[in-house]
Amino acid sequence: MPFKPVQPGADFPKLEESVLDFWRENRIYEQSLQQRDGQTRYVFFEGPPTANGKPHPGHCLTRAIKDLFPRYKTMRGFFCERKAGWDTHGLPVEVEVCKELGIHSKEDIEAFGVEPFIHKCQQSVWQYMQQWEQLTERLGFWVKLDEAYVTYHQSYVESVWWSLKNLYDRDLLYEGHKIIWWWAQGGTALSAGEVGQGYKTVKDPSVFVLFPLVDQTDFDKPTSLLVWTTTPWTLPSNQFAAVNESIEYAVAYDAELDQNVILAKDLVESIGAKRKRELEVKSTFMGGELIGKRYVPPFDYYYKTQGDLTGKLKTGQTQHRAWRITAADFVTTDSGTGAVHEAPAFGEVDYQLLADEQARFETGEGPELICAVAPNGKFTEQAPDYEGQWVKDTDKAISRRLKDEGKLYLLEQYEHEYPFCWRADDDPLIQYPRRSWFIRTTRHKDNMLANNQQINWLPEHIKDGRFGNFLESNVDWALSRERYWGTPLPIWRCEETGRTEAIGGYEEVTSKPGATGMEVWEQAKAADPELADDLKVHKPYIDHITYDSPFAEGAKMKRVTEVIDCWYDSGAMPFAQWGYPHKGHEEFKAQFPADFISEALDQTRGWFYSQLAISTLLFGDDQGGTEKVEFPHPFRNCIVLGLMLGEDGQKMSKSKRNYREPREIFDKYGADALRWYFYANQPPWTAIRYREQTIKESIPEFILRMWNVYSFFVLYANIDEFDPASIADPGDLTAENLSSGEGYRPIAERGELDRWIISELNRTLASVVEKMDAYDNFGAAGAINQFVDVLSNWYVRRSRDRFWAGDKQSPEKLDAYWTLYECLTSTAKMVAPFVPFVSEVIWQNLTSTFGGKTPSSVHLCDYPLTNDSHIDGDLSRRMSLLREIASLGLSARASEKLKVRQPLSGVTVILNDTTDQAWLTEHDELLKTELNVQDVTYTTDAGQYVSYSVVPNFKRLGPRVGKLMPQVKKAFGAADAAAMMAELADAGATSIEVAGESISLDNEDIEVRLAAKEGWAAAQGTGVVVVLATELTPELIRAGYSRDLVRFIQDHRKELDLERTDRINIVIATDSDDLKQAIEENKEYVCSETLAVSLEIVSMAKATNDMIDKEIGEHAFKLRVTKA
RNA sequence: GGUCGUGUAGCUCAGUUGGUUAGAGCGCGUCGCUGAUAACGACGAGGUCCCAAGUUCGAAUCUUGGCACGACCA
Repeated sequence: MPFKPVQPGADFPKLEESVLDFWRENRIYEQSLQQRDGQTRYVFFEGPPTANGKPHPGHCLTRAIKDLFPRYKTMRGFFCERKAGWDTHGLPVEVEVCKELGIHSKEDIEAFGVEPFIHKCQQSVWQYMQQWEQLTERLGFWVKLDEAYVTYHQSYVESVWWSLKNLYDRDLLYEGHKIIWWWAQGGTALSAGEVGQGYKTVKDPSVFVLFPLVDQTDFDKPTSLLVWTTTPWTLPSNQFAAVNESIEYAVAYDAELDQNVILAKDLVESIGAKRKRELEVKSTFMGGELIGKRYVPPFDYYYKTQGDLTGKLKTGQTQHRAWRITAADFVTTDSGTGAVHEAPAFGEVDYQLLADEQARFETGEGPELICAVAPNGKFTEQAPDYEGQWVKDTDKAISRRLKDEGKLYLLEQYEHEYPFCWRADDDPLIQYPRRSWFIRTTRHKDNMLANNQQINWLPEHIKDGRFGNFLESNVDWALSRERYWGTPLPIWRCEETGRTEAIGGYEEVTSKPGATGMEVWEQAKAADPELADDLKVHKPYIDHITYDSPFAEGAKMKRVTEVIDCWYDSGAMPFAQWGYPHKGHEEFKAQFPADFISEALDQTRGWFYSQLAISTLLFGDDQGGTEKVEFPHPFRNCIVLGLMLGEDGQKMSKSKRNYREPREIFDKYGADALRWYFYANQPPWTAIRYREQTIKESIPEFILRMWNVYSFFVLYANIDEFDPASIADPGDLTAENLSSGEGYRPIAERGELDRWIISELNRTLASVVEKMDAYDNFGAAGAINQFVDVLSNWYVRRSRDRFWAGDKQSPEKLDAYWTLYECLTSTAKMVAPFVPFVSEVIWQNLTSTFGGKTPSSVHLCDYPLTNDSHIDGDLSRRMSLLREIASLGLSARASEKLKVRQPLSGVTVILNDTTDQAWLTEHDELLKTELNVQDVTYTTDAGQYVSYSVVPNFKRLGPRVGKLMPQVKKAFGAADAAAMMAELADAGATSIEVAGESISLDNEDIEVRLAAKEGWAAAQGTGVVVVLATELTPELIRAGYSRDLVRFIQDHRKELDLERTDRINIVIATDSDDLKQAIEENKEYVCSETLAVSLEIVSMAKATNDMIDKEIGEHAFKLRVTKA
């Protein structure tokens, strides 16, 4: 047998395991690379996942997409190396370790000891490594795991250092303040994610405070700006009041106080109502007029010494540094007064306002940040009245004092969401300024925007939508973290002068004059030789290294204590994965930028940004960058994957268990099923509902259907001993390779059906390649699916009798084999990147007969190319028309309740476009079999069956007649369709009267519609009507009986467990003359269908006990089948 | 509150540049086929294309507004 027999119900997960073994043992991935060595590179970057969490279904999607395109491109001839990577630093790792140790705060970590803590972090990173590697392999994601880059490795860290030094030296890395959410009791900052977890609804005081204006000359009464805040404790640190320039404000007179207040005009009434009095509007003006006016703040702790300080503006003028009214467009009239108190120390936007103010002044002349609160959340000596008190506890006292001093206009309770610490949920967080290191990304915003424009984003709206918007509102990157497990910030500071410098590598710092402290690492290593050498560039070891300060005689340089944001690590991956520039020059040059990356939407502000920012700053700057590189970099094409949801459409959650573990999916359905589900069910960027049911359906809908065609082929090829081994040079089994096979006839010489399916194959190949080149896996999968469907449901279905035919060497039969063989081998190659396992199994069995002359793996083949000469558009169109006719015939049968087994004398087909009629007539046989009719007639003169109507071709006539269209439509409805058609046929043109105008029409302007008339067994399609002859003659009925009989015999053969090739003897006992006649008339047919060598008819009286009772219609009979 | 996305059949989702019969799969119903057979096929029912207004001869598709959901950011 040329092919290994195929089990119809395949166990795909089991097959996949054996394919994995084959790949591993034969190093197929490595071979697929070697084979392309020297070819054009297709560069892929792996976005590093963190291995300290379990992989979940979302990671399967990412990895499935990441695998698809490199596999495809490799088959297309590109050289595509795939280096794995792991993201290993950051707070999540520390939190994991803290959990394990049962500790929380930084103090706890310090008490535990930074050194053992770091050791634990480094181990914890690999906690789920094995699971990740298993998942990666099981899914069929080909990536070089054993050469993975790891962000904590020394070479990686040193690469990062090099880049940071580069930025530092170009004044792109600086120290400043950052307002962060601060857990005062715990003494630590919280990440955005942590803050998000801790929101609670609380009531806070909402105070309306009078800020008297310094310059009262324009007013007849004492006048104050009415300012609003919900954090009274920040008032002692007030520096500005902000209004919106484009809001209208009013001076309103409060008769009870005999004072004026200034507030947003729209709020005068509502605030008056709250104080239960009417405020009299004296004048109104735009907010812009208030800008620059000075006021007296409610607390004078700073004001009394600094209130009169002025500074020099960059314009040359002089202005008071603080306690002025400034403009801010975040001020609204939604709540409050339209005037907002600004304490820049305690709010991010407020701090930005201060920064903007500072920028207006000459260096050193502007306002300094004021902060009367210590990091522990208690007031400092700067606010002596409250010194030592927890800020949130002073809200009441402050309100009371303001009231006593007549500065409080109104006090309310205000309900809102406020963040608390997720680890201590009674502790409210406060926004608080910390020293921090920043990357000056804003300086290169334009470059980043320009770079972004060159990237091909999928979906496209990311470019100018989410990502573009994010870049537009770029702020400097707050890089440093006051944590432990991360890439140490390579900045050393002079302990005497405070001056700093950046270091670009380990060697660099240890070879500095007077460098000491390296022995701390050496001792640790000596004590525990198991320690990873990479740890020496980490805390605490690196912190011990000091050297002589170049800035002050006798002083030492010490490293700053911070580590960096781990997003920087991952964003540095394009060069750091190679250790560039300390090593890996060639690799970096050859593999930058990437042709393709893909991650989920949440990476917009993560990896997508960090890569683009770092790359643009380092390599895109023509003023001082190391080298000018054309945009885009570091990636050209990026598929942004949608978020994955659980079974219930909710976010996937471990605790809700609303999703199946990937492993379970692999075991039950296999990796191919999961992959196909990801590729073929929706474009990858839509939110994907991860449903077991849908994954399961990939099997019958695609994989099994393809498998059934394959198993059908193998079954009959083995029976008929069809063996392609005669091909001299099988190669990749391209169409050309196949042509030297024994019994192979050129496609053009084969029957219509064969030519058609080969045409469909080539059309599909063209479409798949076009779509895959455009990163449209969904479209490509759709085309593939359609092809496999027609292959199975039309080609094989309609060709079955050829496979069953007796003569093994008949050209028609061989054509069928060669055609199906080509379809299957091409399909295996075509689907290989999508479903790498099942395609491998099919390929290997279909090529095993060549004894190693073909590639041992489908993944070592070239992607199949389209053979344009085999595409026949006319044939395609005609065949689909033929299929429509068949479908309509079946529909008509169904509505008349005439089962297909009952032969009918004929169908009449009426086409409104007769172009293809001649062709169709030649293919009556197909229709006859499919519809079980004896005759097929085409007619044009079909007035008795159908009525014609005409409708305008809107697309064509619309632009021409414009507004007249509705009337044209009406006129068409009223027109005599037959007459118009006749005129068109005669003269090639006709016309229609509309609104007194004659509109001339040609063939294209008119669509003819057919409708079946009542009283016929007919079905209508868009341009075709099929009418059944429903009259049943006795002959037809008897022919129907014979088909029933065949079915009974076949059933019985199966019950007897006969081989498909076994011959049989049949004995039938009946007293029905009709039945006897039916059998006699169709004896030859019955025998050939059932492989009977004899068929004997006897009377019931002669029946024996071993015969079984059956009935056809009302005719009873007995049946015996025996093996001949 | 801002930005972006989504809203189409019972469910999961397609729908190419606006063109008058809006599709697929699953599920459901009816039937068929019986040498691919623990498969397979056909046919059918099922839709105010979220709502409203606008542009247009014509809107699921374009514009604006609203509603709902989701994500990100405040």
